[in-house]
Amino acid sequence: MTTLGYAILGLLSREDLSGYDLTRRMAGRVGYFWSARHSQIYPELARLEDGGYVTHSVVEQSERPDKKVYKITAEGLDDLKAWVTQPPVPRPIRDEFTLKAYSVWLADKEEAARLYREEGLRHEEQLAHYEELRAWMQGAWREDLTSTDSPEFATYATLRRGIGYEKEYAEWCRWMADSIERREPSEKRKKSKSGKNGG
Amino acid sequence: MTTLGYAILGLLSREDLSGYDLTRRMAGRVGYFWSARHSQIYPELARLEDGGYVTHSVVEQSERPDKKVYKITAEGLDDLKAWVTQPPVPRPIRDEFTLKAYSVWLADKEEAARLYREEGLRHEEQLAHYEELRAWMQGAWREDLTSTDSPEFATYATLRRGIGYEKEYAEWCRWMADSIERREPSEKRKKSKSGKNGG
DNA sequence: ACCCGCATGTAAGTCGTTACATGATTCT
DNA sequence: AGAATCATGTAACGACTTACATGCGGGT
Repeated sequence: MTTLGYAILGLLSREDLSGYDLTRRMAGRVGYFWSARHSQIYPELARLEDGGYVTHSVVEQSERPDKKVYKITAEGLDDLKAWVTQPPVPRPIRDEFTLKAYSVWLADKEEAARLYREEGLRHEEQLAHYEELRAWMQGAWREDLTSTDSPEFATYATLRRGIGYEKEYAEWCRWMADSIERREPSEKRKKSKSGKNGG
Repeated sequence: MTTLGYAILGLLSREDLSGYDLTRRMAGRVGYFWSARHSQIYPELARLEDGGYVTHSVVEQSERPDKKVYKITAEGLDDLKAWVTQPPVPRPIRDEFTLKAYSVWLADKEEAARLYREEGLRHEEQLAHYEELRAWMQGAWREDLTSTDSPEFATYATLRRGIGYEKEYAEWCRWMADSIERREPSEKRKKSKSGKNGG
């Protein structure tokens, strides 16, 4: 079973969905850390059905084209459960943007500073979006978030990771831009542990 | 030109290297955010040479097999420079471990807590290793790190990103494990902004 | 003799992206 | 008539992984 398969099962464990619905959720990032196109999803659904992890039923619609709605099976759910706590083989991180930093010493200063300012903004925007979602979740799901066995908690947990990830990335971009512009890194309300930061 | 091509050029812009040497550096993560196997590197070197980005010369060795040492060309360096400040097309992040969190509500509590504790340790170990490297760099490269146009600064910059990444990941793992074990998240010497954290 | 480190390649297969392809229904 | 959304697929290609393959020289 592929990781994509488990991503799909993760969504189907919450609600029955068509390939089209799955595609929309996968575009908006499953738990913010996986994604796929419809061209990958449809064949994978066929494989999942072949393996007995999902079943489908055709739902006839009058105002739209008919659709196949997929449902996770008991075996699918068992497999998903077992996968969740199995430590994944560590795969190397590939981040083209950070790789660029490795050659930033060759770059024009002004262009480089602009690059990091802009990338920083992108991450701050994503962060702002995530923070809105968090505020909404904390309001709408107050009770659900107290137990870790609710799907709401799991969604919230991945969102937390997204928030941390974007925050850290944005901070690093600011530090890069500040360094390139030869300012003291902007220490916006940050920790002040021992003072030997900055390079 | 592929991203791997630029990763290789990034290394060759610092020193001439053989395919074997490149492989070792790519295993230890170029700037900690890219990696490749020798089976990908050798053909890529051939393509780079074909495109005029690198040249090679055979170095005869008496105590070891001969080797091809690659050198970046002026065109290669120009291309690398231009690439550095070009904003990359944003690729979706894929992180199987975080994806698992999206289905953690289905998991056995004890197993899940163990998973997050262990993954947290892995990130803390990586962080500790990075911090050692940082300490060493700050000692050995004191002057070089004051100017952003030194390769040492660029190496240090990607290391900073690695440190932030691992720190954030480890913190999230701790928060997950604590949540699953129903403790108040362990706020080890952390920021105390407004107090409405915790899910 | 055998294994290890150095050194360089090729082949098969998987995963993912982009593009190709079709068709229903609704709105303008 | 044409565009937009819903809906489901296939094909070609590129990137990456795993495995296959070979050969030198040094140490045990």
